Amino acid sequence: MLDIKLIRDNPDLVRQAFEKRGESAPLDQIINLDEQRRRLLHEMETLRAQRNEVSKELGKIADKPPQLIADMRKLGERVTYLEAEICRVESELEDLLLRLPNIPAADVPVGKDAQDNITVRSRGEPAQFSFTPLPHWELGEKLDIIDFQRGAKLSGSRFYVLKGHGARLQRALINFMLDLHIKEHGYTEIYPPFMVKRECMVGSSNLPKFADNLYHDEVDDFWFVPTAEVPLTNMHRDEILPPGTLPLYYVAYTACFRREKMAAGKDTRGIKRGHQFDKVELYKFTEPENSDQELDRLVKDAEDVCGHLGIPYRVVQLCTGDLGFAAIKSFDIEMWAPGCEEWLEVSSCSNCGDFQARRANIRYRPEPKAKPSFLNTLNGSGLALPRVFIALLENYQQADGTIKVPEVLKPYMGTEVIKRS
RNA sequence: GGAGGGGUCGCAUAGUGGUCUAGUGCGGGCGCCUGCUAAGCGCUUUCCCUGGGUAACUGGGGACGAGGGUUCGAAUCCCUCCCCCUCCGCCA
Repeated sequence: MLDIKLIRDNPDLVRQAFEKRGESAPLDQIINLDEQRRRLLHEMETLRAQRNEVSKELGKIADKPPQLIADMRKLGERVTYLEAEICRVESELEDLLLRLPNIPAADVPVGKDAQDNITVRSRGEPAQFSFTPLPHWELGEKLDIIDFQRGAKLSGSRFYVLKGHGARLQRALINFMLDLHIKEHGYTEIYPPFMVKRECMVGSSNLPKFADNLYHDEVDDFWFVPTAEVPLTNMHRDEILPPGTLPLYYVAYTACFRREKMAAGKDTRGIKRGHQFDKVELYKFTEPENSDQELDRLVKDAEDVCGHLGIPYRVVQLCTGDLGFAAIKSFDIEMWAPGCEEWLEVSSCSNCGDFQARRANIRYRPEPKAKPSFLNTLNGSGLALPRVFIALLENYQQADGTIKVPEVLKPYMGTEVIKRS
């Protein structure tokens, strides 16, 4: 959420920022509601002050003047009316504010869509094959480690079952990534709930705007997490962190659930895009002045997974038009998959500034005695499992159809080669 | 799911309609005293909204788990919900 004071004082600055994103926003309506709100508030508070004073006097007198009580009753009615009006105006205002995206950082390249994103670096050479590399869905079926038919039998399209070495590989990747971030990058491991309350979704900015993408339990109003970013953001909701607490680095594994109302036919083959997938998520709470450099380090931490696995990848900076709703600046990491011949997005690392902190009311105290202020939040996949799974199968496939296990995964896999058992 | 108990300032507690501007103790901060330490003494201790001021600051309103209600006036009375504890039931 943006600071209403920023909109009030610099509407043009905000308008220009949204233009860079290719979005427009009802700023005039917002400013108008904000004025209404403050006008009503002023009247109500004046009346309340008056009532407080009179009530105090009444408390001291034994014989209450009936006329005065009648006056106060009338005043009370006006206050009740104003309260209702303020409540109405505020909820209208809040609903509009919650739907405004964040303002891109000044150094984000301006662009229209993904075409205008900028590749900032590439690492690793694409493997050379003496044969035609197969896509992972063929490898998975041949090796009997991915079962698409039974996935569909159990849960419908966009679900699959991992079996034998496939299931083991999934678990190996999760453990490897968690261990790497805990031991080498200084993150604290968190195991959060996979279902959260509505206000958590508002805090992370998945609600109200993106309700369509979420699974929701109507009976108890539980929301299934589309990413561990949601529970991690809300770890410190409504808290004031004492001086010296920041920065906080969290890493969490969760399953992720997304409705994905994609056009039929797109990304339907294989395990690239499902309704349920696994992800290891990196999350940081930082002081505002450090968040930019913390983003760079976050990207490096995520890249490190690619490096250890020995899979070629590139880092892409998103342009203003492709930036996510809450982000002020983002980098994607894409792994090369030689079978399906595609750059696969395995991570998206974002600095959200104080956007989520405002929504979730997460503050910190810079110094003892200092006033609390909003901290900055950053998130990034470290990494998303299915895509890494794909890249790994496709990059490490051998002429005989087996998969070589990368060095770092051997202790987790208990085997050097994935083959049909 | 059932029965009972509870949720008040960082922590612990008091407060059953106006004297609460939420008290007291502990912890924290500042000062005094002291050869030093301890003890003692004094002062101080939240957050949000809104107005005034460059600012230190200051006027007003609000917050006692959350939301409603009764009342001139609610921590206190009424209703709904949430969370925690104890016991019972059920269960991986």
